[in-house]
Amino acid sequence: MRAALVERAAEMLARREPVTLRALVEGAGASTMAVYTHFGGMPGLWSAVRQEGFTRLTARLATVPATDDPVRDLAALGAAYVANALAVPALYRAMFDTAADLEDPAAAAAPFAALVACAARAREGGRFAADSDPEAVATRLWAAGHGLTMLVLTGVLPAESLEGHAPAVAAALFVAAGDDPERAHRSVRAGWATGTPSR
Amino acid sequence: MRAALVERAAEMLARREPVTLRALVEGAGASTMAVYTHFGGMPGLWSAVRQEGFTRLTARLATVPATDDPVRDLAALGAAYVANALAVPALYRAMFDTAADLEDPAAAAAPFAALVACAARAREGGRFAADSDPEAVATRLWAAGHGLTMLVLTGVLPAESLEGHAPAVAAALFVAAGDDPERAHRSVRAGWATGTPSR
DNA sequence: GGCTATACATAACACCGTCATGCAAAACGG
DNA sequence: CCGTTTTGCATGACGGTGTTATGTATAGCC
Repeated sequence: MRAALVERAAEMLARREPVTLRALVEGAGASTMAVYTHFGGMPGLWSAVRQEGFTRLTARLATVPATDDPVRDLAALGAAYVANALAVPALYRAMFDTAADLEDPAAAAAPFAALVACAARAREGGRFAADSDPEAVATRLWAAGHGLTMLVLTGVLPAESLEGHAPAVAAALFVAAGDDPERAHRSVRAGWATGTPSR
Repeated sequence: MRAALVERAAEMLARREPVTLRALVEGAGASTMAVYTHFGGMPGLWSAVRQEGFTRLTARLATVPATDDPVRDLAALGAAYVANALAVPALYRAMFDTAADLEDPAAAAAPFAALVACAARAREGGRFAADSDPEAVATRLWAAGHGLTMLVLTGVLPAESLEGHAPAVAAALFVAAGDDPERAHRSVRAGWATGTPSR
């Protein structure tokens, strides 16, 4: 029942239906108490839904293959991250509604950890400066991608601006981390195409 | 009455109280219908509140003086932008809840226009490349700042990360736009201190 | 087989946004 | 200056929301 409720909530989010307690349990053939026995209330349900969002994101990022070009891989991870957000926009927004009360905070940190590991590889491989901070690079890439994504999801920026700006910002950050500008742009172009689905 | 209601809603947001219709009108000595005559309902009230948020942001950015170093001014604008968001976090989040139904979209675009104008000055002054796109630079700076700010406001990142990452990202973007790395960092450092209030 | 504990249904509760109705005061036209 | 209209707001009710006290049936255990 637990999993069915979370899944149905995610479906309702994807279908842009308002996720209300009664509408949720009705379609699941349950009653309102099911949510309270399993999640302790709607906030608990939302925590589980956000957790599910991070789980799906982690799974999607895991499909990005690691090549011998870590900078390209960073761009590919960024593209996959953005693609996931665009695929399930309401779920993505719910994920970042608040950072509190996540059931498994470690699982939520997995996507970020993947970025950090990739940035560390770029440093060890000599692409980034020896004194560059992989965690800082990952944080900046993540924050920039998140901001761009959020502005698109809320309708402030048109969807096309993601294609145009995200790779440029990523390349700028990689150059700042020590990569050669020309190489950075090549790697980002290749990586972005890898992480972006079916075009 | 109109202005009083909007102001009170902003106060409640600042005080982290839930902005509910009845709690809103009670403190204002009005009845629920006041909101309906003036705003047509709660969504209309929220539109007005978001408009107020953009108005305050524009006013705050206007206090940033223009110097003969446009790159420094860009950083100062960014710092002021972030400072405003941290000063009224709930209002900032409400501003970007959705982009629809703003009463005066032009006023909401004013902060962005200030960034674009500054980036254009940097290009004319030779700091940015002659073929750089001021609107693109402004968009990328804005998106990165927005993402960093949102992650901090939602509690995903600690507040200190703003100080650490925002200037670094800004400098990276300016260098990508054509500025000299050393000069960019100097200007950003100076500008960030200018736009950050009282320290 | 009896006992306990867990999972769920029922139904009521307080609160939310909304709106039909009514009324008083301001604005207006003669 | 008085009657009419319009505007601004109070009252009260309605449906929908999350929550929870109460009852019940099913499963697991000794």
